[in-house]
Amino acid sequence: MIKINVNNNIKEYDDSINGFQLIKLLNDESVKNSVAMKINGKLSNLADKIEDNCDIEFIDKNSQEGLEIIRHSTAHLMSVAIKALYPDVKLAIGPAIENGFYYDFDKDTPFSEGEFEKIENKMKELVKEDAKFSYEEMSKEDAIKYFKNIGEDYKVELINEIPDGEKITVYQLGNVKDLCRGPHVPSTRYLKHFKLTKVAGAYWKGDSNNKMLQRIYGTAWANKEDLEKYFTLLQEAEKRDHKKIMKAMDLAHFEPEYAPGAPFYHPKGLFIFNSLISHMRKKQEDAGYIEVSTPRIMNRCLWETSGHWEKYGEHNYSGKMEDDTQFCVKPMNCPGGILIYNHGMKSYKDLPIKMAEFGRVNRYEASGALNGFLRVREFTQDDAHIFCTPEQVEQQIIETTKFCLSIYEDFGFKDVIIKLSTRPEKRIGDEKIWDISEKALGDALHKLNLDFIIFPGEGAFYGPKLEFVLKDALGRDWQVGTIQLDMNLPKRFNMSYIGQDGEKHEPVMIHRALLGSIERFMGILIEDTEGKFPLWLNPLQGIILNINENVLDYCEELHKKFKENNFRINLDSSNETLNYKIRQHSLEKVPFLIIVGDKEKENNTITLRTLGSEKQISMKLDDFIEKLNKKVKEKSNGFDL
RNA sequence: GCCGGUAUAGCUCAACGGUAGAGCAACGGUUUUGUAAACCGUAGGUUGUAGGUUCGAUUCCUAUUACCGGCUCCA
Repeated sequence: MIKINVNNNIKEYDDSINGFQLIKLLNDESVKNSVAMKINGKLSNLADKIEDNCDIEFIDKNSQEGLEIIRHSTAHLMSVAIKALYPDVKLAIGPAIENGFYYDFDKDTPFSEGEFEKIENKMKELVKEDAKFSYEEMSKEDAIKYFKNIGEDYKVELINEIPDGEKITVYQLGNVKDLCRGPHVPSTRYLKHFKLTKVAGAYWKGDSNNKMLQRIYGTAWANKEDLEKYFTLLQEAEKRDHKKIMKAMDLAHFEPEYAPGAPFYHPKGLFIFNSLISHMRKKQEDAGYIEVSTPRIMNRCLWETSGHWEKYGEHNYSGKMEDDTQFCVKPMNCPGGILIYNHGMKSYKDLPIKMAEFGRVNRYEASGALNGFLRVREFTQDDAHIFCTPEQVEQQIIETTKFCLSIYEDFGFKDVIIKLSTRPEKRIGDEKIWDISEKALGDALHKLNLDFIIFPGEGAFYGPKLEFVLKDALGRDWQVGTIQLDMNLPKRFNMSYIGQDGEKHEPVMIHRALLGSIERFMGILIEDTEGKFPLWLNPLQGIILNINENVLDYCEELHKKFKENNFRINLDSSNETLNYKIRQHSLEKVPFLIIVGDKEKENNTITLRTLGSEKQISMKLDDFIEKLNKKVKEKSNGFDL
């Protein structure tokens, strides 16, 4: 007799039972769509036997865990199709990821997307056959022997990394056996809604020293509607691509032949760029920062001193003058700030010094790493260095983190992912100082009650860091802000302050950039707002459209008044139909279309059409100006008046 | 840097190996317009670059540069 607790509903059975049988016996709609189950919290296959008293939780195909199982199972399905079509291919790994899955294969000639149809058809065949997932347990030795024998070297390597004594499960689907922890869906008929999406190279174990494998990505869903919805969503996301919006709104462009990765700002783009800087400048001023500016080209020895030359030499723009001076275009602003700090004695009474610089830096990023405004070779940091005493560190980190999040909120970003990256393998500095620094960052986050994810080994070579991450339209992570503790530069640049004891002490240096790169932040902001920038940041707040030539004088009068009130509102007096003008300026994402015809001129009013709405609102000019002023002053999002 | 894809007019895209086309934008006219594209006309190209195959290359091949999607990287 076994007692099974399903959703607090205790059932008793005489004999052991598997998931399928249990579902049948329960005869309950809510478990009909299960793809797997949890036995006492442990994920298991539906075919697994339930032998003892336990809690059972069924995993619905639409739940997050259910989808992961479907996706991971679809990866297996793809691997079976691949093995059938290309028997010489070796299998690496095939996990579920957000929205889908991938599988890495070792194949002499790369896959191309043209082969997808063939692969998908093979997969569909297997779905029709309703092939079962089955598994067996093997000893480590037997597993190694088996996979060695069939030439699956990557599996052998993976098994070797499994601790001795641990159970090894080998799943079989069709005629392919694969090392896998499971669980899976019971059979392939659960895997109908998938599509292969792209092929890419990927290094074995994510290490660029290893062989590059062929990765095929796919997406998989519990039903047809969700699959279709996913592709619709992707299409929508493409419309928000900052590269497209930049073009449509005439913000900026690139000259790939002359300056790859370096933006050319057009007037409207520069306005946004400058506004972001003004905003930061004002906020930093209020927060007690001082602002400096340091040269963009300096002697290369500064970066040799800092240690960056050794680590990032080939990523620096540098050269030699006729007199043999070796210079470097700055890849970061730190040395400049340090030279200002070192200029003159500092007392403990001066600290903390919060020294900001909007510094334009150049880094020769790998060609394949460039990505519109999100990854560029020339960019501007809202950089600052906080020089403080060791006792001040925690307080400074807390303050800076709070400050950072408040900045994101100014732009309407509330979901910020915070990462704590700890000591990397290759690092400098005392282990004890690493301990203290990592703890300081973690403690600060705890005190602020913020959720964060720890990324072991991802810190900078000179110290741990907090990273603030926002997502682009396609859901990709981009680091914007960062707060880093530095235990390298103060020593290397011989920095000091005179303490209360009259002795020299080494200050602690905190690097921080909150928007990070103005360029990247702009890119993210464009994708987030779809180009509908809040009024305070919008380079063109409105445009006056005349319906006929008779009202031009009135339009010009309005235009002048807007100018006098410091609004960025233009007049489109071109000889075009109203329909045409409305379409053009709507596509340009101008917030307010101010329409003026005979009626308006006669009544001394304007008619408004707001971006994203078809409503027409008539009002007096002064009312509009008042409302607009309020919106701008409050820096509020949206265009509702 | 690595893997895959792409590169044609200012923009978005066509063109079986056989004289490179369309829409929009630009320019010149006509039109004076009431809420997402008025009408007519003109001009615009060494098909990213350099080689090769071919009687003939935008099309096939090689190299190269750039961009896009991944991987690696991101001080």
